[in-house]
This record gives sequence, structure tokens and C-alpha cells, in this order.
Amino acid sequence: MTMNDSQGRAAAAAGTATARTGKGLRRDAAENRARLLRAAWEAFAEHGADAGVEEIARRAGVGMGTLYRRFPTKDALINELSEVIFESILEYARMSAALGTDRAPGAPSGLEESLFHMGEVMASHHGCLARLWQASPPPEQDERRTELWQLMGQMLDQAKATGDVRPELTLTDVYLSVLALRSLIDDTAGTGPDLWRRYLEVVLAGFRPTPGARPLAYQPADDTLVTRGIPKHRH
Amino acid sequence: MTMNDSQGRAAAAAGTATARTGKGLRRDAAENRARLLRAAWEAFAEHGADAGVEEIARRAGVGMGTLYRRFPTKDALINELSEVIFESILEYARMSAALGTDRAPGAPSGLEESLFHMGEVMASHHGCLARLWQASPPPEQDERRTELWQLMGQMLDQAKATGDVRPELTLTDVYLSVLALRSLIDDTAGTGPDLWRRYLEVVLAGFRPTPGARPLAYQPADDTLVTRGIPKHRH
DNA sequence: GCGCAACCGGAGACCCATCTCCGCTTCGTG
DNA sequence: CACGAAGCGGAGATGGGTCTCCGGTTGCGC
Repeated sequence: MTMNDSQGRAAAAAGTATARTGKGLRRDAAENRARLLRAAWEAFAEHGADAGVEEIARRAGVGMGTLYRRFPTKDALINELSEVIFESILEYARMSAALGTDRAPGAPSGLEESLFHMGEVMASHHGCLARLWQASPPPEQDERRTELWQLMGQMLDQAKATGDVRPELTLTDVYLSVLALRSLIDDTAGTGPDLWRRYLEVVLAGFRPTPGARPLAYQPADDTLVTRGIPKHRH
Repeated sequence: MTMNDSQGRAAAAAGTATARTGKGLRRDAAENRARLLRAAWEAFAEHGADAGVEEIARRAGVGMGTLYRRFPTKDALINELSEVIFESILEYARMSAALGTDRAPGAPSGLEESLFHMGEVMASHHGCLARLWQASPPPEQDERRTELWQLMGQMLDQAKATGDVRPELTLTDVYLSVLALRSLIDDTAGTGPDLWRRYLEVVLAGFRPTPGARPLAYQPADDTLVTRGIPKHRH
């Protein structure tokens, strides 16, 4: 896109592209934006999602005004962080799915690989995860979320085909595992070692087919839940 | 065990939960106390833990002053609800552990039974679960928590002995599963069917020993985490 | 250099949930 | 029945957080 400075104001007002990516900002402004994101990441990791905006601004070495000029609201800042996390997850899933079943025998399946990577990136951003899997208004984000879960679905089918996963398992089952993993990561953040790894191992063991095992007794849920995300509030 | 019956029963249940509560209250006061607990339960179930005290008072048909005379703080009210939940869990675990391995072949182990019951009672109180497994100051509660996890440890050992659970599994692994289950219940509350049941089934499948399975790669965590509970804030 | 639009800081306006205070009412005992 | 203690309601004080406003500053095209 090419746009001169006189139209800069209109661009900022109309499209969120400038606000989101930080492109087209004056050098100092762009730098401050990056600092703010980094500071927010650190602050949330330390104090959870209820770290105050003032601390974030202080950590970034800027004033409140700057923070709120870059991000119209605290929520927007959090969403931006979620974006980074999600992007990493999606990118890895793309690669992992593209690899298909072409793996060394005994190696973890693409599904397992992706789930462990999800854990990894979520753990390194604990505190910013609140909105990650929630139902989200922005349509562009919804589109990418749909892509992710299509990829996960592919990998789930592959894993079933190779006998790595029991056939009754649905995509929603995987989704629920991710939700649970997310919460566990946030809950156990700061308690020493990465407890979530071992937990995920146990869950994945539950995914695998076992010779004489009884089938799952409870019915699976509708798979549309996965792309919709979980609702923010309950009634 | 639910508080669905008359107010008198709810008052009695609340009275036995903690010695300090509602003992020598005037009749109207005791009734209001029970109403408040019931109202809080409903409000939290609907709007999550951030339901306002004003709504709780309104639901109970009393004024703010009454609420704060009965419960010195909103936290105390939440703790009182947690108490009810915990009591039910502990009681069931006691019975289940006492039964030991004396079960019909193919029947679920005491461990599985207790975990499902935990899910049941947590699900019927979703929104009040925030402080359930957190590190808690009151020493009497700590004592009972220790008892619960001793019982769970017994049942874990029994399940290992009967071959229902793989030998490498530790009490902390079970604890982490409970934490994850708790969060999942809260996250998926109100999204139709009880998704947590199927999820728990999958996790329990991961508990079971499988003939040719590889052992868990990651080391278990220190078991003291279990009775300590997870810290409230991270630094 | 010059000018101006974009940017900056941070004091305080604003909002909202928690909690307090006090004049009036109700219980229940002597 | 009468009287004091316990209980009651709910308006508003409090506090902590988000967000705004505006005078001064700075990057950057010309």
C-alpha cells in the first residue's frame, strides 16, 4: 500500500492496519509501540492479566498518553499479544500439517507435535492467554482460527490413519484438551518446573488406541464449538 | 447434598460447615444468612465470580448492610461456598477410599469414582471454584485438604495395585488433572452438555497402563505441591 | 534551518465495585 | 408488655483502576 502523509490521519481512522502492525508510524512512535508490547508481555507474565496499565507504561518508559494513543484500550493491547501467540501457533501447525505422515517410525505425530508446541508458546506467554480461545468479534481473526482448526482436524485424521489416535476421538476432544492445557499453564505458572509437559503427556496417552479398552461412554460434542470459541460470559 | 431444598436445610448445612458461622443468630438473621449463600451461589453460577455484591443482596432480598454483617468481606462469602463444595468432595472421597478395592470386576476404581464426583460437584457450582484449590491461610481448611489428598493417594495406590493405573503416575499428576478439570468446567459452563465428562474419560484413559506404551518422558513434580495448593499470585 | 503535524508525559476526570455508617425496626426474654 | 440488644436497609464514602486532555516537545519533508 502506498499512502502519503497527508492521508495518514484518514488511514488511521479508517483501517486498523496501521494501528495493528505499527507500519507507517514515525520512528519514535513505532519504537514506543514495540516497547509497550514487550512491557505488557513482561508485566502480564509477572502479575497476571490484571497488571495495571500504569505499570506497563512505566516498564516501557513512556507515559500513559502514549500507551493509549497506540492502543485505544487495554483490551486492544491484550488482543495484540494474543495475536502474536496465535500467529506462532498457526504457523507451526501449517508446517506440521504440510509434513503429513512422512515421519520416522515411532516419532510423535503432527498432532502431538503441534500440541506440544502450543504448550510451549502458551507457557512463554502465560498471563496473556485469557482471550486466546474465546469467541472473538474481528472477522479476520475468526478466519485464521478456522484455518487452524482445519489443520488440526487434518492432523487428527492422519493420526487416526496411522493408528496413533483412537478413532472415536473428535476435534472437539482435542479442543477441550487445549483449553484445559491453557488453564493449567496459567494456574501453575511460576511453580518451578514446567508441569504442563508431563500433564500433556498423560492426556496424549489417553488419545492413543489401546487393545482391550472400553470405548468412551459419553457422547462427543458438536464440532462447531471449536471454531466458534468459548463464549466470554455465561448466562 | 445440593442446597435445593428449603432454607432451613441450607442453613443447617452451612452451620455444620464451619463452627464460627451462624451459631447463635437470631432466627431472622440465620434465615437471611442462608438466603445470601443461596443467592451468591446462583449469581456466581450465572455471571461468574465477578457478580456484584449488590446483585447478590438483591437476589437474597436483603440490604447490603445485612450481607456485610454476615460476611465481613466478599471473599469470605466465596470461601464459605468453597467450603460447601470441598466438604462434599471430601466426604465422598472418604467413603470411596473406605470401600477400598472391594468392587465388582470392571467397575470403576475408587480413584475414577472420586474424580467423576469431583467433576459433578464442581460443575454444579461453576463460578464459585476460583479459590477451591488455591493455597489457603485458614489452618483448619489446610488440615482437611491434607486429608483429602492422603485419601486420593491411597486410592491411587489401590488403583496401581489392581492394575487400573500405570505405576509411574504420581499424586501430583492426579492433582494437575483436577486443576485442569476445574478450569475446563468453568470455561465451558453454559455451553450445552457437560463436556467435561468426556474429557475426563480421555484423561482417565491416559491414566491406565498400556502394554507396549513408552513410559512418560518428563519427570513428575514434587508432591508437596498438592497439599500446599497453587499460589494465588505469581512473581 | 523552518514549520507543522505527529508525538509525548502525566495529572486528574471518571467509573464502578466494595464496603461503612447510622437512624429505624424486629425479636424474644423477663 | 416493655425494653434492650441484635438486626435491618441503602445512600454514599472509599479506593483502585481505566482512560482523557492539553501544553510542551520532536521527527522529518521542504
